[in-house]
Amino acid sequence: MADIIAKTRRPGAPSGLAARAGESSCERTPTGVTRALNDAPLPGRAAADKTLLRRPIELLFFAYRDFTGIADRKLATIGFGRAHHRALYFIGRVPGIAVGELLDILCITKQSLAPVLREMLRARYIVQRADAADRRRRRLFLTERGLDLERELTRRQSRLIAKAFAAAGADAARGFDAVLRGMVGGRDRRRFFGQ
Amino acid sequence: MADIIAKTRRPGAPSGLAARAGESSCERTPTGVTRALNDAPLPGRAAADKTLLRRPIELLFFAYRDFTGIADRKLATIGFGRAHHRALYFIGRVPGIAVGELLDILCITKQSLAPVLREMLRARYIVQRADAADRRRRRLFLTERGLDLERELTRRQSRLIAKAFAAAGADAARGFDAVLRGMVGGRDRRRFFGQ
DNA sequence: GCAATTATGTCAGCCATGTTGACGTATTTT
DNA sequence: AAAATACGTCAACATGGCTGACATAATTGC
Repeated sequence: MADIIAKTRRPGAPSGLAARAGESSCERTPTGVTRALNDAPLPGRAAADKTLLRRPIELLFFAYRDFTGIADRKLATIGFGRAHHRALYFIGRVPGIAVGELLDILCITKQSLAPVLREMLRARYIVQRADAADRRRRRLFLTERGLDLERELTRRQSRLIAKAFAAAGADAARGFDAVLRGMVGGRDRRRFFGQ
Repeated sequence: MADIIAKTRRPGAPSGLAARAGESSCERTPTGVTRALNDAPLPGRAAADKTLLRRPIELLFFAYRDFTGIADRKLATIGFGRAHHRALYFIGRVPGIAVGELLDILCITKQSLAPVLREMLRARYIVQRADAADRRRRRLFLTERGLDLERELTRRQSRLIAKAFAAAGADAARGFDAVLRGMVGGRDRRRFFGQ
């Protein structure tokens, strides 16, 4: 499960309006998976397996899938994908961010980012302005339109998290924060989450 | 950020041994992103923005990236990707799972799964056996080899989570569980996490 | 002031992982 | 015997990554 929890998009499936609020919507047959799952002995050598944190691993997988799916469905309506969302989000988060800085946050190549920026520039979700001091650098900003989209997407994901926070309580929310923070590598933790 | 937090693989980059334990490893220039980030005013209309849960959204994005990256690096050494990991994981989790049931959990098409199963069958990580009662159904099992790989991957991800749990405390770990559980859609929650 | 470096963009080709649609085949159900 | 189910496969296509090579403008360093 590098991937357990990873998964890219599912372009076709929940594009339009499919999927009951927040769910994956890919039922096939009402076969006995559920039963099988609950009865399933953990794989192999029981002793060694006990230290494996399968429950949190699976929770991350499914929670992340639903978390991204909720924005993916909106993005699909305008022909954008996750790559657009990531760029849009961080341009909103760091107004005036330079292209190179954005690449550094996203950890992708400029060749991957290029078409994404190009489409969002063309569709007027973002604008570029040369840096006053160093005119080689292109600073990126959201337009009104971009701001609206970014906030709509962030709002959807916020609602899902807020619902979970409300159900689990404030203490749980703090625990959620602390654990995730501990999972983030030093560099990103330092620059995004302090200490 | 459907995607904030999504991101597929980065085949090239941290494939072999690159990346300092658990980190993303894609530094470019020591530009002022960090400063920019901390100083950045939240985007637009401050009032409306207050209800947006940007911190947990970003935590999920970066934590998930590191969580998957830790297994991706191992997978890359044998030419497998996340798709292989997902299938491998759930075949291990539900020994004897039928192909259709696996599709139902993964939410992908059989055409997407086919090459993944084929490669893992050929390389002897999994085996198929016809169901005794209904010989149309192909039940899938891990081989010794597959069990070893699955456990190595799960161990890596478990260690990352265990480290975060240890640092955050048992209460935080429970909160983490409760919040993620609240984020998982009803169907998957029911069949994987009870109630 | 000229050379080197930096920031960005672009073209071309490749790979992994998804999608659809159409069809084939064995097996079970009706 | 016919219909439905479970699975497999072929073909075409999209997304979003990657690499390498090269171009251009602006800044920095000697």
